[in-house]
Amino acid sequence: MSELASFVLGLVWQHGPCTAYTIRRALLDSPSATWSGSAGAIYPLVERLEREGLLSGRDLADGKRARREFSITARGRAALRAWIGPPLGAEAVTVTSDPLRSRARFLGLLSAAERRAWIAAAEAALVTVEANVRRWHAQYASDDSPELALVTRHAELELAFRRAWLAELRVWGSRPKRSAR
Amino acid sequence: MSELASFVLGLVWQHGPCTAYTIRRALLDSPSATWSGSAGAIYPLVERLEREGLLSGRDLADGKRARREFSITARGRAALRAWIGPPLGAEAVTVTSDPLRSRARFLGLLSAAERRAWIAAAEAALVTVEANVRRWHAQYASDDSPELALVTRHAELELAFRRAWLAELRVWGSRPKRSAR
DNA sequence: CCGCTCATGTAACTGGTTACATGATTTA
DNA sequence: TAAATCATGTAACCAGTTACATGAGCGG
Repeated sequence: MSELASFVLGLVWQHGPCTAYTIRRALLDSPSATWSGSAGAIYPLVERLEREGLLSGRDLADGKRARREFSITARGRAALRAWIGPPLGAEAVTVTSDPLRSRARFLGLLSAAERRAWIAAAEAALVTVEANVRRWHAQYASDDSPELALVTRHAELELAFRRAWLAELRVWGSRPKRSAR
Repeated sequence: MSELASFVLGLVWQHGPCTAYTIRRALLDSPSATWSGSAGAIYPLVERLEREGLLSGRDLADGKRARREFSITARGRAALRAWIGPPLGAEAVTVTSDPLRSRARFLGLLSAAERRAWIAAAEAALVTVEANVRRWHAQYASDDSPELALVTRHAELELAFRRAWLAELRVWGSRPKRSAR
């Protein structure tokens, strides 16, 4: 079970019976770039989860379009439960991956002025991310799901931490350029 | 150019002339799980980067084993420079992906007691991560690279933030279990 | 009724992974 | 010198991606 598969299972549990597109929508709207929510990922995935008995599907006969609605099964809940932990799998015990950190690692390639510009750009990027999170939060606020608050709060704290780190970087970055390699 | 390809370019720039295995080692030792540093990823990648003229390789004739050492070229530096930004690509403007957050989203599936156990496990996981970061830092401390400090500091701040978030979660988590779906 | 977006898919590709093979080098 | 590990690869696989196809429903 991949992270995506488990996460999708969770979404179905949380949302209740829904179509593959509902899942896609949740991923498409998410401010996280972890998964694209591409059709090519989701439709085959829910089919597989149904074959494995973790989701159960039933056809809806409302409109003329073929629609299939999925619910989580008892086995699906058990799988979700196992994924959440405890115990936490090794893949959950790691520092997160931050594209700003990856890039900052090589700031020595830039001149001091360029570094200042980079940090300014990174700060601007965080402002954009913040706006995305807010928009997302507002869009789903009516769902009355308490999980929303938890995720949004995570984003808030994360943005604060990354800003603080960038501020420290600004001090660090005002030193002379490193010699070429 | 994928994130991995750019990052590898950066490592070669930072380290100076080195073999594919040096790159692998850096990824294998990293406390981040973003890339595994698998041979199947790295050897074909550096070959490609050489074909594209971003790295230049030369055979070493020291031992009996075939060894090839790679340096970054001017074009490689330009590509690295473009990747770092500014401007920052869209893939850099995102909230990070946190497996603990992904799982926490579905804590409603658990009883209050189970949630407490989960949070304790998550805190323990962060302690492990912290130890990994420290070990990594100590191992590379002799490199006298100022970038090390920047990355380690990022990890420190990140761990602090995730701990703070878990502490808030602990309060949130002491509410009654949500009804099954 | 025409065009646009919604919704459900499929096909081809790709950037990684795990697992394996092989010979060099080091260590007990 | 035997066993372990280092170092360089290759092969098969896989979980995602982008791009495309198709028809439903809906707003002008």
